[in-house]
Amino acid sequence: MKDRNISLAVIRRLPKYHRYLKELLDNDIKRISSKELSKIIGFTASQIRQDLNNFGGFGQQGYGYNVEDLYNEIGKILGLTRNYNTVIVGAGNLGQALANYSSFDRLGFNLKGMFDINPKIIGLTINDVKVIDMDSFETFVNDNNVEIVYICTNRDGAQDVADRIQKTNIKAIWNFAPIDLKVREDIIVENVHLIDNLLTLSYFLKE
Amino acid sequence: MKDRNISLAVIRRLPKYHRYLKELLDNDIKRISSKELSKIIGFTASQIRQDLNNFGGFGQQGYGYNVEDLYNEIGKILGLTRNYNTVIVGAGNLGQALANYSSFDRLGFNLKGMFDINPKIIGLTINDVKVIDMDSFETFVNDNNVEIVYICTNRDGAQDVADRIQKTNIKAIWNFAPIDLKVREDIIVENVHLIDNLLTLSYFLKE
DNA sequence: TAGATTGTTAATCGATTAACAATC
DNA sequence: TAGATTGTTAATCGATTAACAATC
Repeated sequence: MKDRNISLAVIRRLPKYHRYLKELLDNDIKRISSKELSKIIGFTASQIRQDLNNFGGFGQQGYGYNVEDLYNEIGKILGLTRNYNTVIVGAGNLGQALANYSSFDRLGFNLKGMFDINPKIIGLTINDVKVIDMDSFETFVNDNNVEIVYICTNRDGAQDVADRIQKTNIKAIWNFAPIDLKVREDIIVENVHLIDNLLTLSYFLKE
Repeated sequence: MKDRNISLAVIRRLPKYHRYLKELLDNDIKRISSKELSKIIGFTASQIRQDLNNFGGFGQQGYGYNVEDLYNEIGKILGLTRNYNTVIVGAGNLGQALANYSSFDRLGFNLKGMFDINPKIIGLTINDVKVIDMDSFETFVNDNNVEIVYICTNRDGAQDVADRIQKTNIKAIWNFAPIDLKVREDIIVENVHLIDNLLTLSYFLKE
């Protein structure tokens, strides 16, 4: 697995491969060619072969790809061979929604705690996970080997959380606040900017 | 505004311009050059000028861009000069979270109703919006000139909703289910594939 | 006017597609 | 073996960056 200098465009396609291969697997399909996969996933066969060959030769000439093997390989590339401890900061509606997503847990993202500053929310239990006072954030995440924080605060609280994260062993942030966080280079940030997404939709809608 | 053949890459940057210009506006900054904007937004000055010139010459040589004008122009391009009626299908945690987002309403996306098939949820009122039985979906959306549906069902229900949408006057779908919907060409679909996003994060985290 | 900065053309860079030899 | 399909190189296409004349 010679993954280096892989472009972001390729990486962002990987979860989609993973999703479609899972579906093929569930339908008991044993093998697939880049041409057949192209038809269902919507990438060109050429692109599929190029993408996969960034990580190794997973196919076999004249045969195609073994669905199960390829699914597992892509899972490995995506880091799904181990578990990750996570916490949510901001136990409002969105935080609670994420806490209830069972698919994250199934993929190995294990929610260890939720944090808030609102006394009315602190102490609640959501999907078996306690909402804790933000005061104990730093000790909790370090004691529990938490690697990923989902930031579900509002815009104004998000950078404060990011600042506190930088004093802990947290390695990655999944940010849902509508702001671009300023953090150290070595902290990974993935943004879900809902409003940006909605505005892209309205761009196309505005005939 | 000669917008045609604009690449998706450009369009997806527009909401970010909109967001940063709003911030400048809030800070009473009257004008900005592509060079200064480059520093705060992180795109090159050259790219900023190229992007904006896809839609018209909004700047002035020797001066830069008027922040307020540019903000308004980008708002226009993004379709923010009118309101859109919306509904949510799937009034679970995520649906409720979206219903409580005030920023969508502020931008002109007005939530008119929420739908579910669960009798325990039907009849609830969330942020002043009623949860209605999915049985009345088609009549409701047509009677209320609804243009956008947020799909917040699980994976399995999403395509069924999409199929029913195609028999109404709905023009766009904001899809949160982890599936690529099959719909007519003229229906606009924007996906928020949370799991894809999380897996991109774990790709980088898996050292 | 001189300085600054745009709008726009040209150059470069990167990503996608096409082609085909290798080989199962 | 013949047919199919990969892995990979080459060609094309598109997006980003650089450069600079136009002009405020």
